[in-house]
Amino acid sequence: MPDRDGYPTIDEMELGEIFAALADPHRRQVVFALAREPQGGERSCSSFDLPVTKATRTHHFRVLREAGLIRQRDIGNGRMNKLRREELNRRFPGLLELLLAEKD
Amino acid sequence: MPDRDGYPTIDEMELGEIFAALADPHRRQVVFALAREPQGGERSCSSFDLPVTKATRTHHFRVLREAGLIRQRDIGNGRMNKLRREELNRRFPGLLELLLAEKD
DNA sequence: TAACAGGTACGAAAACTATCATACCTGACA
DNA sequence: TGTCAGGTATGATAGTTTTCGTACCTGTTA
Repeated sequence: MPDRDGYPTIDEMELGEIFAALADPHRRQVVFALAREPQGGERSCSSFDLPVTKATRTHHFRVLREAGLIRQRDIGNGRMNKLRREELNRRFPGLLELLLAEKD
Repeated sequence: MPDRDGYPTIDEMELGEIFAALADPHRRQVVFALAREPQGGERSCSSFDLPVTKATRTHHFRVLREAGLIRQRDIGNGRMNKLRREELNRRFPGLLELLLAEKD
């Protein structure tokens, strides 16, 4: 079962879901940006330059969260996002490097 | 432009397409099996135990081919499939290891 | 308090995907 | 030659995904 906060645990993360989440260019852009943040770096949902409405943005962040890629935390009236870096490196070693190697 | 045979060249391979291709469990099963073959190993389309009709099977192999994951070669009245291992390792180092680490 | 900005929830439309049935083509082989 | 097995092409259907508009909630700030 998921975390008490609704996040998948490491063991619940599925490669299929991760790949599906990362197949979308907007979501890949978000994860790419988060992966370049310094350790523990966070960014608000609105700080990513996604060319979609905020309803759609909410949708994409949900997909990322449910796949296990990010953690979200409410702060003020915004929501901060952090890559689940340690856990991802443990569960899917090489995944983030793969993403970071992508040249835009 | 693609290869003269319709395959994407290394530079044309796109991470998004690769991820989309590998998001499907049937296709992941095929690539997983091919990745465990010895170097240069080939297998016919029908040798994978996919619980779908042959029309659907054709569809999945097309997706894998167009993403750049496999090469196909006609032999007799069948079609053999080979992982584009070298090229994938060059273009997306770590990808195949990621797949092979998946525990079923 | 009122206005605003960041997010979510819900419902709908459009696009895409997986699947199948059917018809067809092509080698192998009896 | 005829039959069969492996594949492809096409068209249909069901399900999923992306997207948006709208309504709404909640902190912040003037």
